[in-house]
Amino acid sequence: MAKGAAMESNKVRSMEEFAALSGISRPTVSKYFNDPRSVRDTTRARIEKALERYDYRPNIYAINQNRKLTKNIGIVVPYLADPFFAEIARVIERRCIDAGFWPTLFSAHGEQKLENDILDSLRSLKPAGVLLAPLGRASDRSVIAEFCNNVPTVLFDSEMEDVGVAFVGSDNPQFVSVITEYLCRTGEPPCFFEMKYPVNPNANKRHQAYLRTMEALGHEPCVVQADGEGWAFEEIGCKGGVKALETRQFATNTVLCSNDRLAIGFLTACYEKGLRVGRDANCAIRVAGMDDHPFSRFTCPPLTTIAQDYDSVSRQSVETLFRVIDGDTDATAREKTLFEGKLVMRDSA
Amino acid sequence: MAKGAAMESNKVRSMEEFAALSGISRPTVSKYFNDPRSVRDTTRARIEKALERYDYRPNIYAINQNRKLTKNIGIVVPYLADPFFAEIARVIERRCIDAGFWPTLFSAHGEQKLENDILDSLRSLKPAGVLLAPLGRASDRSVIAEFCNNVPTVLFDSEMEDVGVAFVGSDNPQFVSVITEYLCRTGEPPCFFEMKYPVNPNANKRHQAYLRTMEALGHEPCVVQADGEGWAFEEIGCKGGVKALETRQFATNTVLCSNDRLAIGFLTACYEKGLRVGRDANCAIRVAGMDDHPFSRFTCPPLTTIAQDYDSVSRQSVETLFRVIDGDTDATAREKTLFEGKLVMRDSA
DNA sequence: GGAAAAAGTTTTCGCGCGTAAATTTTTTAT
DNA sequence: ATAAAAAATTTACGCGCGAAAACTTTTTCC
Repeated sequence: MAKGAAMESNKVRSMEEFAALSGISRPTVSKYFNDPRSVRDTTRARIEKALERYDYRPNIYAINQNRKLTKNIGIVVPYLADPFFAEIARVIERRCIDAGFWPTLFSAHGEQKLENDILDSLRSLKPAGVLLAPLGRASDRSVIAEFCNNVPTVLFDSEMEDVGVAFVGSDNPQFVSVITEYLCRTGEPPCFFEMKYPVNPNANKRHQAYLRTMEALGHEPCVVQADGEGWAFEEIGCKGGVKALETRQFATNTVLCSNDRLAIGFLTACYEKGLRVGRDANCAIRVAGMDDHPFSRFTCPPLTTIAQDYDSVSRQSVETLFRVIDGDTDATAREKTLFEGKLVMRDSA
Repeated sequence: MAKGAAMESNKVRSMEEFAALSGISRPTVSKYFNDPRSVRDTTRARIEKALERYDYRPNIYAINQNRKLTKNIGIVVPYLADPFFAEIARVIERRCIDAGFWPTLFSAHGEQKLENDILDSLRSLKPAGVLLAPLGRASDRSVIAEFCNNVPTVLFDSEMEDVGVAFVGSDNPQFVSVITEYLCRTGEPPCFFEMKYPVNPNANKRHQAYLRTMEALGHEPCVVQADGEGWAFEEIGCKGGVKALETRQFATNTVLCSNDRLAIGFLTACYEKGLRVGRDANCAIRVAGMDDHPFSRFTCPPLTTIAQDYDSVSRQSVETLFRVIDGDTDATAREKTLFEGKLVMRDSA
């Protein structure tokens, strides 16, 4: 470590001490750490020169004790073992860091109690703001609403009407509309494969949109539901898929799955039943999903799907939160931003 | 919320105030929060009764300011978007919470700078201990070693000799030995498919073990390497797989992939090239992986692999750290625990 | 060059808690 | 019942910083 050579061995333990060593008064040093640009250039240079010589970092606990708001930002997702959330959390985290905040990542692991506990913990962290993707159906609405009354919170991915200062998510009906039209245009109209007890409201919106789109196109809808609860979507999609295939519940040779993880499980079911998936003439069934899950490119065959706009959702979520934190936002109106998805044509449909 | 009804509307802002309201002295209340069992039963009951009536929680910043060590525990993984790490982090996190600690999850997102920054931040959190899965090859060894000198750190998954108080991981040679023997016993001996520039030392150990096992069994080894760097293993496995298949680099009809994510990509490559994967007579190639990645059950065909003992690794990591924190450990010897994997026979090999 | 504005300094207070020492009260043991 | 031990209380100090007020120095501008 090149730094070690130049660094004094005695570590500085307080701002008082560091201020003396750098020849600047403590309040000015304090100002510097709150915002380096708030001090004169020459002063900043002297402080930063001292920082190179001495290994000093302000005590974050002492800092935050006297702040009403910290620079912390909470990021809460329902299930981090789902690569979709891992991916979006990654992007959001990065944006927060770049903006000078301290993001902390939490996962409710699919459990209501844990989600409540996380919000409880977050309160004592005095965060400047929170980005929250609720569990959905399993969430305790009153707990979340109460939390949002006290902490500026932007909801994302899973909508909860009138809760939080804003919502950022995807335009689920548009997703369904685009892919359903595509499937109808290129072959038999799709059946809709979904979980009987979906975890979040997006599933319901997709269900409704499927019915509307099919009606608009003049086709008879066919909904097939898989049993099972929780976040093991692939497992549910596989078992439910096998069952549905065996009992011939699909009216056509095309299956639109409510999301990619369910589709991944359903592809396994098709494999088990010896059904060749794809749009070629020698294939028995077409399968499509929604979300463009990180692994969807690598299924066999690769999954045709609707790509969520990860980047826009994460950027908009963070930017909205920052605007609220900075106070320049219309407090009366709750913002709601939905991003459209793009059709990703691969080999499965 | 039933709690809301009984709770007084005026929130208690300090321990001083809460102590007065509950009729107990502040130092005793302080003792209670540090360890509820350290006060008399009757006293504890009175405090807890007051806790039900008033909404008070100690200010964590004020608490931690005056502690040399906090109840925080840092969990650092190299890449959270890899479901393997998401899963193991989930289990570790849970164990820490159950033991009364405050785990905080960090991901280096595959970047050395971020890993260094995380360790830097962790220092100011004054954690009681850290569970660290290093990036591996991309890690800055000196930075990590220096960190481990100051903070009790248990390494897991990716070994870094002589760094940290202990290492917990998998017995990679055993993994390779078991699956290689299985493959040889049931068909042609396997070729070994790996990344040319693997991210962590496990890959090298597996490589060496493959050579040794093949030699012991009297077979000619055949190693095929895929180009590409970083954590997009599936992508690398797919592209490298297509290339290797086109140039006929595999000497036998059996491919052992260095890990499951690489195997998932390789399966996609096989699909693209029209190769039927499996152990049936009508299959062209057998493919196996290692780790038992959460998605390996749902590939087409489902992937034969060696299951990492997630549960044991996470439990042992956490228990070791707790022992070190409690001080009852032999400071002279660095512990090293390796867990064996179990063969998971599915349809791919 | 002079005055206003900006930046820096000095002084002082307080946050909410940990912690230690000395004292008092309660519990346990003899 | 009495002594000893354990628990609780009182008192007091300090942690490392934010923040405000009053003052001094430096910069900016005409």
